Amino acid sequence: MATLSDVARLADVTAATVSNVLRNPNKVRPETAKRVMRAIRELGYRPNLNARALAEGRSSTLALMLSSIANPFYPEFVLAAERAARRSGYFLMVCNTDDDAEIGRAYLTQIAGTLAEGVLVLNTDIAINELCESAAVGAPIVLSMWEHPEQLPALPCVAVDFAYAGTLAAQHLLELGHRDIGMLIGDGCGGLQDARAAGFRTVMREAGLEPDDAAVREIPDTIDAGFTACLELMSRKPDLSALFATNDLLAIGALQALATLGRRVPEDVSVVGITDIQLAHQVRPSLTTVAINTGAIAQASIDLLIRLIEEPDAQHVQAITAPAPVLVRRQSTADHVSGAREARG
Amino acid sequence: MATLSDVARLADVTAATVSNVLRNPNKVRPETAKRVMRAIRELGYRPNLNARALAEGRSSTLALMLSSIANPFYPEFVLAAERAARRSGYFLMVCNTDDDAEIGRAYLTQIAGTLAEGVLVLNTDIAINELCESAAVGAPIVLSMWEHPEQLPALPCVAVDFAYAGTLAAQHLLELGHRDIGMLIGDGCGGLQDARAAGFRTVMREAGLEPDDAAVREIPDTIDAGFTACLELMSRKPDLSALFATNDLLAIGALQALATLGRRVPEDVSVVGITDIQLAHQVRPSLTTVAINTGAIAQASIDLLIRLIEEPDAQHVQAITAPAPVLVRRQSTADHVSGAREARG
DNA sequence: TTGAAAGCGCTAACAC
DNA sequence: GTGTTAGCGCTTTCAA
Repeated sequence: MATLSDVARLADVTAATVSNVLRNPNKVRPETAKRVMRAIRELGYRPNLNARALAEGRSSTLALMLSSIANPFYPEFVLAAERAARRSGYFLMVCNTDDDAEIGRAYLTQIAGTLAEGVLVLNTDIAINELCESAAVGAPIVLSMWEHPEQLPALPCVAVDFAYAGTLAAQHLLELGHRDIGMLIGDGCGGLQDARAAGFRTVMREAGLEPDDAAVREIPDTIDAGFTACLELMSRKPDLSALFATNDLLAIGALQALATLGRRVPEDVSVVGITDIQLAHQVRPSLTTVAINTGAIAQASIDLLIRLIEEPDAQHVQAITAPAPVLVRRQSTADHVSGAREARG
Repeated sequence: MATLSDVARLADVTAATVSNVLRNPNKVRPETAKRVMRAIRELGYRPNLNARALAEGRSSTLALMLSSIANPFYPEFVLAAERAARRSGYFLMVCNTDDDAEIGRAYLTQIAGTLAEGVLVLNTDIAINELCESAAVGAPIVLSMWEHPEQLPALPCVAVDFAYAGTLAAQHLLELGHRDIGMLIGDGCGGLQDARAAGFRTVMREAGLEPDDAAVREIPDTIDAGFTACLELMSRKPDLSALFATNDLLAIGALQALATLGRRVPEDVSVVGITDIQLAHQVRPSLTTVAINTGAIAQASIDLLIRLIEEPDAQHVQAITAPAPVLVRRQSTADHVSGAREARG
């Protein structure tokens, strides 16, 4: 690879001038610039970004830590995050911790503050206080997709009002006349999605409906787990007329299970999820869900991180709350039609 | 961030010694090492990887260029690629070109040879000869998931025998007694998936079946496109007893469409895809498909790239062929049961 | 076993 | 406008 001084030599100028041609073109005579550009092209010169980072004291790189990109939720987030980063002139390194806290720690200590100027953390197994320590010694850290707006972490974060999402799901099912509702509660590596469940339960209680623990399953956050749990739940409680899942993956698994069981959706059973991943509108019946607007969250998270990096002295907000979730009604929910058990309606 | 010399000062040694403690521990007296380690801990020192890269002349980073991580095929590839890279001591930068050749070019010229020591390219819109030019001036490039083993590019590549995959799909459907078979041919940004289609057609012809152009759709490589195309195809050619898709996404879209149409799978219509993405076993009915072993391909690709980087003078193989694809039989295919049109069987 | 010194490729004052 | 110089944080001979 050709270097700056190679170019300088060929163009018969000094390295500083070449650097200026690239970064402060107005500071150099057009004639000279032209000569330099020709040399650059001739040699196929590319600025060494490592050297530049070292000299400038900034790498223009951000890191995004997540448990496993194989979870269908993440790709959409990553895409939006990378766009946001790119728009602001940053690269984005995606770091899969592979559901292994050790790998996460290794990434953190290796790249935070050296390769990356800041890191965005999506639910991982690493404890908050570890993250704080890292942020103190190295680069700023932003927690994204924080599930508990009422209980903020000691780190800047982008919080999502998942309790409200659960609320919307509950209201929707109640309005449709459902009373016997099963729950699938996801357990990602960030912990149980209990804010979503709590929001749901609150609305149910306000409607005078006590939650039936036998109709609740706490399971890993995957389609397969949703499938299995739904199969089992419906055989145990065949009277359920609706299912609430804290996550679209679980809901989609449930959809598959109901099809397997010959229960029609939404005629026999309604299903509602949370998140609105791409798959939600691609399955049939398409999934009614509460959209959190993943793209907006990703962008807000990146923007917050960049602000932390570029204005380290400013008094910063500790938490941003993402736009309120919104119910997206599709094909998987419908009015409850009275069956044998509830002939009176 | 503390630097090497900060540590050196605190431990009352010189920077070289600190460096040795970290990289050649045997070269330094245990006693000194202990003192240095304490200073490192005390200051929360982390080696600046940019500086190290500059000094060593190697960044230990690989780049992976793909069109959009939102395509459900990629996450599995990325996960395996990152694991392989990590095992060999490399970081992996994932670069979404967002289906935009300009962004791809920008990434390539910016990071190849400077931030990244090599780049793995998955079907993008960038022309091969552009890639060659880049490889000539900068870092090695490996093409992964190459679809045409019989016609190799001027770049090292990992080829997948997709024609054979098509062959397997055709044989499977023929053995089940299917004769009227529709085709959904995907058109990713790397171009039409015609090797897969060609393999399929060859087997059909050998069986004396001439392909019916009216039963073929060339469409974008998405679930939605597969859905729409299948809807339209089945209304135009209701006698089709099976569908072959060059890609699982299309096949899954077709599955949804058939459900919508009230056509049972596999009783009325069989469906077979290619790739075996995760979703293939998560949908119901689960998808019969030809598995290409994405993980193995990703790993082989990374390994080849690393070999190219670390042994630049060696005489290198220009192409690796991935393990042969394998039929994975699931629920979406079954014997053809004679209908009205083919009462004789 | 440790230190001194040069250099990786670039940027940014500052001087000419 | 352009060149000179120093320095970013690290590794790596080579001496001591």
